[in-house]
Amino acid sequence: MINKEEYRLKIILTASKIFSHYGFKKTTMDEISRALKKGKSSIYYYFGSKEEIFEAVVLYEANQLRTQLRAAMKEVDSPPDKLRNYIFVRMRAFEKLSNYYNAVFDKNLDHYEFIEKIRSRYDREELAILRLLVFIGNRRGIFEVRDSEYTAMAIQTMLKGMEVPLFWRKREIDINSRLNAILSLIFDGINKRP
Amino acid sequence: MINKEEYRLKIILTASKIFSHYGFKKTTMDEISRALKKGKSSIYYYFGSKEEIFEAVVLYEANQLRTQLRAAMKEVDSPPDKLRNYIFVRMRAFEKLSNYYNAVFDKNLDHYEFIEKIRSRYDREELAILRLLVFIGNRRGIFEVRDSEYTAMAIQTMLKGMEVPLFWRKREIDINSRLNAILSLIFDGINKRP
DNA sequence: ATTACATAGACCAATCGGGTCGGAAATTCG
DNA sequence: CGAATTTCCGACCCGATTGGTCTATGTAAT
Repeated sequence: MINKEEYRLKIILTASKIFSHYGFKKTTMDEISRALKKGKSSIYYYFGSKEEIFEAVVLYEANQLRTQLRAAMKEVDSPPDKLRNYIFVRMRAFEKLSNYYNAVFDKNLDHYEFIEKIRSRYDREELAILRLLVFIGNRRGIFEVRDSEYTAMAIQTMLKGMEVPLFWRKREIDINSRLNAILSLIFDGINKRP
Repeated sequence: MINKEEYRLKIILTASKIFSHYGFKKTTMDEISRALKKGKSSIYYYFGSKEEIFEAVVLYEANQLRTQLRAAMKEVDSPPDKLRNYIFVRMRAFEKLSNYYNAVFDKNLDHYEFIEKIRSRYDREELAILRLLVFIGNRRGIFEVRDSEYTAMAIQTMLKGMEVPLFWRKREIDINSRLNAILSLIFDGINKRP
């Protein structure tokens, strides 16, 4: 509480829980302030609006995801393993984020751009990771692709494709099986064939 | 849809899902009707109010619970086992119901009586079951209690006591350990000592 | 055609909820 | 200590939301 920034984080952490449970719209500022044991107007001292809090929460979660991804990739060495881990963690984490997305898309398409704004930054980052991965795998003779850039983009497209049903339908089918299917597809199409 | 009663059930089932997720207050009639793919006003043809739906849902869940309890008790024969199963199932089921309770107590104590009204009916029923259980155990020489009635009431009080933290704090500590503690307490206080 | 059932769109009144404002505490500084 | 600054909040505003109504329309049965 000493530091203003610290308290912002506390708000983010608290709001995150409520948002992930009730979604953006159904979460009230009153609830957040109640959970913080502060007056509602006090929160406006730290954040300009409810949306600003939401944005900070999503940003925070995204950073968390990045950290997890880095760790998961460091865990293994070979490019295929790295890719596998990457996709796994990414999908798992997205289950959580999907709550927020769900909330935003709750009959309120207005916020689409706002989410997209946050995402585009991470899309670029992700693309770089994938590109490097493919490139290295290629150089090591494990993969065999003509253009790392476009292959990375293709993989990313697939990944994005996997997200969609996550926030339209709730766990329609087992995620694992989809995951493995995607993985085997990527690898079978990417692995050097003897 | 042929039968009016059937459609009421469909509404109950649908509303149940939404209520259990968002709670009473945060669930809107619009949502329910949207989930049913019907106009909002159509629902009022089957139910008089949102509260009436909620009441029906809670009633329905309570009946489900009763069925589960019967089954669990039929599973075993000895009174201690029956009691153990009874408490186990009851607590487990209450985790689900707690959502509703949570919702109602959400800074809106007005509805307390309404919930209590539904519960009192089941309280009496529960008491009868417990009384019989204690009585039989007693007669078989497994338990040793003076008054079945009051012992049953005491057990029921304990059970109620276990519910409270369920909807004040979310799973504050592991439920199982509390459960076992309660069970061992009841038995050690009730079992015939040699 | 008439009746009874079933549905929904438009509408209403009340409440809700995000956000503001002025000022009170609390804390820091001089 | 007092003044300045930071932090907090009760009360209020006002547009949006929402539970609920009313009337009109469709439709199946008699």
